Amino acid sequence: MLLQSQHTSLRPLTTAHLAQTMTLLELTGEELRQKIEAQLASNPALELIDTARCPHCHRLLSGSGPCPVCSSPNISTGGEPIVFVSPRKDFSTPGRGLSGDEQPSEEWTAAAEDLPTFVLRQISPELEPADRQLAAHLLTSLDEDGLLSVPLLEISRYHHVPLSRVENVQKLIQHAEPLGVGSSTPQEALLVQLEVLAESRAVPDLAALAIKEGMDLLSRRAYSELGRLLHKPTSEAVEIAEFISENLNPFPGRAHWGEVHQASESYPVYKDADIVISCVNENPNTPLLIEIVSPYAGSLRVNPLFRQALSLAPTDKADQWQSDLDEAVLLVKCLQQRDHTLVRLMTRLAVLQRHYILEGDALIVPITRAQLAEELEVHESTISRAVAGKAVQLPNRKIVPLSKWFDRSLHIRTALIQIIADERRPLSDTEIAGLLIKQGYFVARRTVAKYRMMEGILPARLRHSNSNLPMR
DNA sequence: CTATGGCACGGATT
DNA sequence: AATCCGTGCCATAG
Repeated sequence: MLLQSQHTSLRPLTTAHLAQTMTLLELTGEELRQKIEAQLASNPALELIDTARCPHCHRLLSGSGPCPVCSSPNISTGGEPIVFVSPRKDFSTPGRGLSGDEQPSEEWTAAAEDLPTFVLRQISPELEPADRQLAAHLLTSLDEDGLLSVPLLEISRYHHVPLSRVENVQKLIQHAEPLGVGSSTPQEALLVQLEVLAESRAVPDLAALAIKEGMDLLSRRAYSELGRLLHKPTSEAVEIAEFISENLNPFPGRAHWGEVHQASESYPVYKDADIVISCVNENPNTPLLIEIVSPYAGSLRVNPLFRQALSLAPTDKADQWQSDLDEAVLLVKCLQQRDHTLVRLMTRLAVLQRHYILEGDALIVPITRAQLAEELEVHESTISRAVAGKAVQLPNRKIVPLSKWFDRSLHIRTALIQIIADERRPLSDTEIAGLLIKQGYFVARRTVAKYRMMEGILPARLRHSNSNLPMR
């Protein structure tokens, strides 16, 4: 890694270089985009050029070969993941609110219009001309999650119209794609989606109730408590929660969503993934496809014309030009290195965590940043920086923070959830600890209690009432 | 007496 | 150097 920087033909910039590489590493998509835009605007030595794209899937083609995804469906990379860097634009498909089902609303991606415009166009036929202003006001008040950021009452006052009229317009908006957009709360968005979904397909009866009454339980994943609320066994509560998480989206403006609780806690809110992992042809047996999402389209390089022109620079500008050039070279190098690091990191991770990626939390293998750093022969802090704040989109379209991949106890906690979901009678922490140890997870009773709490599961004695009902 | 949560310590991780 | 995490000990509730 370090060697790479040394064959720079330029003056020794290594310290600055290293410093900047680190900074770039920890930048997440949007921040990086801003940084690059700022540089592009201020530094004439930099230019953004188009690079070849696969005519089919629009991915950037690295090098000269054919597109790894569509041109060669039978990739033989010996099980190694395929990695490449592709521009962010190609992924943003915010229309995909409801996963799984139809209504892909390609229009959204095709036309690069923004969310308000997109929705307005859908509802305008049904919109009373008199309500256009209201609709416009509502739509411009959407936050990035597609939720309303101002109270309805405020809007009704502002326009001097009855609240009910505003509500009607909101209802119209909510039923446009992405479904639930313009709701005041995630809860409301879920309910709208559920209602619409129910028209075309069977939904669990209690899902609505669970959302209305047990939203906090859902987000805390307190499934047994939810079960009590619904007067159903925990297993059924889990099913309902799964249904909701699979089919509904509390943030309609976001393309996909990961863990429910993620949004409410102190994690940064991820607009979009920085890394996308998918399966070629949606087939889990093929190599994994890893895409490092770069926030700009095309590739960044030092403008060769500028370099040539340097020798012709007027003497008073020469210094300025030279430093612009240096800076540009540095930035490009650093970006390359950032990508390189991320690619190496993700490749290794994808190999190690293949089962986790494809089959879920239970199969994650605990790994520390330090171990990975050793394998990749980089400094621990490099890994830390690379991981910090990044989000990964898994093949099942969930977005999880990359840091979750380094969760030391995730697999044990999923085992614990499984045990509790399967229990016929509420088991005490001690008993659970015993079972876990039998499965090879050596944890103390005290630790079981901690994990339970992390997952929002109540203590045994409070799980009584319903869990001992017969389960199928 | 048993089950569980709080506090705090020490080692691992970042 | 700071933080996180698993665990032991102890108080408390049932």
